[in-house]
Amino acid sequence: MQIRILGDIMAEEEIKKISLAVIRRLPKYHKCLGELLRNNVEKVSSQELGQMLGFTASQVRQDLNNFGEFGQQGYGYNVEQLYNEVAKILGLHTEHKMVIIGAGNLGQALANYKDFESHGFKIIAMFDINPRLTGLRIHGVPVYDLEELSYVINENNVDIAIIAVPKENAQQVADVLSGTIIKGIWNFAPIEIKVPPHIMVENVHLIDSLFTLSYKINENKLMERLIKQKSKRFEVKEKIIKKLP
Amino acid sequence: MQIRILGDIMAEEEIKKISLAVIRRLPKYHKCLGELLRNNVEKVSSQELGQMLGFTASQVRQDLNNFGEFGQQGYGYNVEQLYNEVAKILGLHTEHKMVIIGAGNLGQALANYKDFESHGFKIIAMFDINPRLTGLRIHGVPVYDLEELSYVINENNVDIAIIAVPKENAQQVADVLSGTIIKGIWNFAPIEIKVPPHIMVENVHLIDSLFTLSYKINENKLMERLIKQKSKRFEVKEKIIKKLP
DNA sequence: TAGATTGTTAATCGATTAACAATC
DNA sequence: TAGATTGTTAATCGATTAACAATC
Repeated sequence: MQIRILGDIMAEEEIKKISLAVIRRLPKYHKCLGELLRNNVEKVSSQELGQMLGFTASQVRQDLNNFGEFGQQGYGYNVEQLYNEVAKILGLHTEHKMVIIGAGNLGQALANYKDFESHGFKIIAMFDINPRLTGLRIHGVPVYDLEELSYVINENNVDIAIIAVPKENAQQVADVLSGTIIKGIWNFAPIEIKVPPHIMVENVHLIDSLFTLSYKINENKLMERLIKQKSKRFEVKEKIIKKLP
Repeated sequence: MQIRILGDIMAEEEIKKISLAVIRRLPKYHKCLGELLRNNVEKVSSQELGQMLGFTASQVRQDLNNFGEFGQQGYGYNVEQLYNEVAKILGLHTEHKMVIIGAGNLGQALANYKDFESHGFKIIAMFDINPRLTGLRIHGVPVYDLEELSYVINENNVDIAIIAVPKENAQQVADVLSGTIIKGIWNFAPIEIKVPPHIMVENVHLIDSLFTLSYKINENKLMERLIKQKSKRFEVKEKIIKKLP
């Protein structure tokens, strides 16, 4: 009986969701391990791996232990094994078929990105409403009319759709995608699209990223001004306090 | 004397750095306030603003109070005023001149992004080593030989450089940029570039983003497997425990 | 075996949320 | 004035770091 209860507790504990912070570090591990592997490095300690990535050894061990026990006391981690485990965690063990909606500059640029295919993400089609584009092949990828989106996705077991249309049309496209077998949307339109909960969304909001850079550039000046302002306010308060008793 | 000490303490407190989490929310506030402004909404409460963005009212107030006291008790925030304040915080009150290094598909796509210019980020030049591109104008932006990079930046008061070259050449470009008056680098190459500390860097690592999406798609299956694994391990431990006294 | 390094628990740190006095 | 909502302090929650027993 005691054991049943313990089991239930464990199951509950296990279901605790992995935090996005951890997830976003996984690609870094994957890349670093890939480089070590290519350099024929056989083993790596949490200490070393952390050093290369700017993480603490503790964090590396905590991160990895969310997914299993991949290391060996007194030895460290086998690079090849860990690389494969991380790849599996990231879902890179299966091929992914992708389509791009929007064959404009961004869509074309993405269609030409060699890195995707080399990691098992294959772009099989693009879609556009512009009749001057449909029928063409861009970087080897056929461009279809948007009308055919659902059909092509469902026929070809496409699991990822890339939204590269203007923000005005993004939700419309998302709605069509919601009726297909798609599992994830990589959204480059600067809006928050609404989709059913079984479809995962990852946003690339470039303008947000640029604004963040702008903030960083501006930060020093901003803080100087802020301190001046606050100390002025502080002086005023001082005066008020002095006038009391 | 008492007051001097208090002042010092305050100054110290103020210098505490704003966390990246806060900074990355600022563009969201900016966008939302911009929409409200366009809809002629005059005032907004932290409650309402939070609701629209999926933040708590508390978080909205905490975030904004990092930078000043923009609201009014019993009223809320004036939309126009707050919009302008957030814009100032993000450094959008001054024009930014940008150059793109790498006139390939990505560089061209970025050169054609209307959103940048409409927010005060003006792309004045592109650079490439390909002699078939240099001398051309792409989406109205002149393409120069990479040799001229430093000169053009320094002559035109360019403050942001966009790296859109293959990863093999990214550090080289970053090194050249480090010798110019540039203040920030928006890096699209999938490596961590090294630059002097006065130059701010914002990375857009697309492959990391795609891998994160892949993880999300894969997560459910992954967790199921994980729970099975762990409960199996747990059963083994149970047996061992049972064998003891 | 001794040394190394893991997996994991405990302590610390930081960010988010709640509460409430101040005040418009 | 009464009601509303801020700015800010305190409580909570979650993520990171430290510590250490387990074990290769």
